[in-house]
Amino acid sequence: MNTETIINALSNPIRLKIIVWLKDRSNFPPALPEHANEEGVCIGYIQEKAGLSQSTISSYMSKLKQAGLVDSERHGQWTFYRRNEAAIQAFMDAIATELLANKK
Amino acid sequence: MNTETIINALSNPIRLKIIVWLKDRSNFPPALPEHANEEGVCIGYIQEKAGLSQSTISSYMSKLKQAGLVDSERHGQWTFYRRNEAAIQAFMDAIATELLANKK
DNA sequence: TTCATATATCGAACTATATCGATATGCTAT
DNA sequence: ATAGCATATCGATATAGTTCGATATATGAA
Repeated sequence: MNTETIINALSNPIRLKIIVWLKDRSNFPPALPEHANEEGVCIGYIQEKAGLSQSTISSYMSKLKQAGLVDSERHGQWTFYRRNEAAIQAFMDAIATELLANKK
Repeated sequence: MNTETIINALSNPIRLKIIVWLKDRSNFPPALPEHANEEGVCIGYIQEKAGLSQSTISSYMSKLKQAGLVDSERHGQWTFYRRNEAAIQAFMDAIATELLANKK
């Protein structure tokens, strides 16, 4: 994904927080027993933590996904979101190369 | 300066480009002889390169300055802008710590 | 099939950002 | 003083982003 799209996705404070929260599963309530072996966090928990409406968080998550920062997987009625670590790392490398004077 | 303000300043593609352009003085026309020992680039050159109106670039530069990404110095009727390398580096460190899973 | 739950999409209202031209300020030279 | 530049600020308009509630879709259970 391109740098500009990603910066845009991260330029909203709640979306940025979501990416940070997702670093650590313990930022959210424990998964239900039947989801014990799913990776990621269901969107309901993210919504609850963010304190915004369900529709807002749904569209935020799809924006983060479009930017490549998260992946999602649907299991039954739940959608689980998790960070795309490789994409995040690649973005950090790209932005560092672009911005820092001593690089490139 | 805080991370959120900086991300916002960088979330405009022209502002981001300006910061990148300022890495290398040769992205701009040579300084006038009487400005030979000024650091930075006068805003007129930045405007010319960006191709936006003078007022737009002026406010972009003041936004970048407020975010701490550039410093400015006025000499006579000219204002010279240059990158604040320390601030840019500090921002990169902060955002890497915040975003990357293996940090902090 | 019908109901409840989780998530997604739609439409609207409000706020913020981008961007311009016009005007103001400040400096330099005449 | 005044005229001419470089830059800054102001006011306006258009576009984009935020955020919500309402509605749609998909799934699982009764």
